[in-house]
Amino acid sequence: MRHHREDIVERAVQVLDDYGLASLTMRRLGSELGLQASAIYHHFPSKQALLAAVADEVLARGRRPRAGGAWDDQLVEACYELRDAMLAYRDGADLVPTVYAFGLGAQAPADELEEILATAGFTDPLVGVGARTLLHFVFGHTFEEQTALQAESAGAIDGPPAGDRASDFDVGLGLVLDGLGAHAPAGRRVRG
Amino acid sequence: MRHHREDIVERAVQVLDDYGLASLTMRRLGSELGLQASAIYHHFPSKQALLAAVADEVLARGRRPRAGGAWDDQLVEACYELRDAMLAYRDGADLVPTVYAFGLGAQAPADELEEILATAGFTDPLVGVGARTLLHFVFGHTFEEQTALQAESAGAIDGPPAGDRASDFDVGLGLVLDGLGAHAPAGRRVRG
DNA sequence: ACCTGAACACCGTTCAAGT
DNA sequence: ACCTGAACACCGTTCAAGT
Repeated sequence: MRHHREDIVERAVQVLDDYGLASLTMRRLGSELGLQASAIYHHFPSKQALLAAVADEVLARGRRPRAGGAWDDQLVEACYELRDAMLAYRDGADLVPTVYAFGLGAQAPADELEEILATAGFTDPLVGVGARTLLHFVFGHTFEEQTALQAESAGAIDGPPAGDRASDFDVGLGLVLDGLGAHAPAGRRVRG
Repeated sequence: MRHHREDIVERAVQVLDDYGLASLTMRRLGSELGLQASAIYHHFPSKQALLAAVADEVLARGRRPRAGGAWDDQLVEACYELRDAMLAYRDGADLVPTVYAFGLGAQAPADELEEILATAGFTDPLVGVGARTLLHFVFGHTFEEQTALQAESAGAIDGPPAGDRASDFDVGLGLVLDGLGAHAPAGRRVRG
C-alpha cells in the first residue's frame, strides 16, 4: 500500500502516544505501516525531520482560539496552550523541546511569545530573552510534570493532586511574568 | 590493566569533552580504556548510572567558593557557577540536564537553590517552584548558548559576541529574580 | 574482584533493484 | 513515485568462562 507524508505522521503520533518516544523508531514505524524502514526515507530525509513533523502535528492539534486581552494574559494563554498540547501525548514534553533544540521545528510557540512581547512594546534584548525564558520555563516545568505523571500511572504511586500541579505551573509562570512586568514599557505595566 | 570507578569517570569526562555526548558510548569508552564494554558493568550498573557520575564530576569540577551576600546575590552566584560548569565541557549543557531529568544525579544545584530560597524566608510553594524555575532557565539558556557556541566553532559562522551572550543570561536571570523579588518575604525585598 | 568474548536484540541510514 | 531486501556500521546489556 502506498503512503503519503501525512499518513506517516499520523501513524507516528499514534506510535508515540501508545508506546512512547523511545519506541518511535524508523523500523517500528515501518512495521506499523506495513513498510520497510527504508521506505520512510522516501518521505522524510531523516528521523530528525520525521520527529520535527510529529512535533509540529502535536502542536497543531493543541491549537486553541485566542481570547486576547492584555499582553500578560496573552502570554498566559500561549503558555498554557503549549503546556496542554505537550501533555496531551505521551512523551510530548520530551519530543517538542528536543525538536525545538534541533532547530528543525516546534518554532511556532517561540515565535508567538516573541510577537506578543514585541507588540506589547518590549524592545531589543527583552523580546528575545523574555520569550526564551518563558519557553524554557514551560518546557522544563512540563517535562518534569509529565515525567512525574507518567511515573505515577506506571507505578501506581501517587504524588500531589492535579490541582497542586496546575497551581505550581501558575506560580512559576507568575514569577516570570512579574519579572517581565518590572521591565514593561512605560504605560503598559499591567502587573507588578 | 585494572581500573576503579574514578579512573572510568575521569576517562569518560575526557571522551565527552573530546568527542561529544553522542560518542560517549560504552563500547567507545571501553576501547578508550583498553577494555571490553562489558567490563564497565562491573563498576556501573548501567549507562545512565555512568552518565550520572560523569555529570556529578563535571559539576564538582565547576565548584567555586561562595562569596555570600543577600539571597539574590547568592542565587546569581549559584546560577553562574552552574552555567560555567556546564559550558566548561563539550555537551555539558546537554549531559547535566539529561541526568537531572533521569533523577539519578546532578541534584546539587537544585538543592542549593532551594536552600538559598528557604533560608531567605520564602515558604512552601515558592521555594520549590522558584528553584525549579531558576534551574529550567539556566538549563535551557545554557543549552541554547552551548549549541550556538559549538555550531560556530564547527562551522566558522559567527553569532553575537560573547559579551552579548553573557548579558542575555544576565537579563533573563534578572527577570526571574525580579519575579521572585515581587514575592519575597516582608523585610527581605532586596530587589523590585 | 575484575575482565574477556560471544551473543541477543536492537538502532539509523544507504543503495541497488524492483513495480 | 514508491517500495523491497540486503547490507553497513553501529548500539546497551547479559552471561558463561577465564585469571
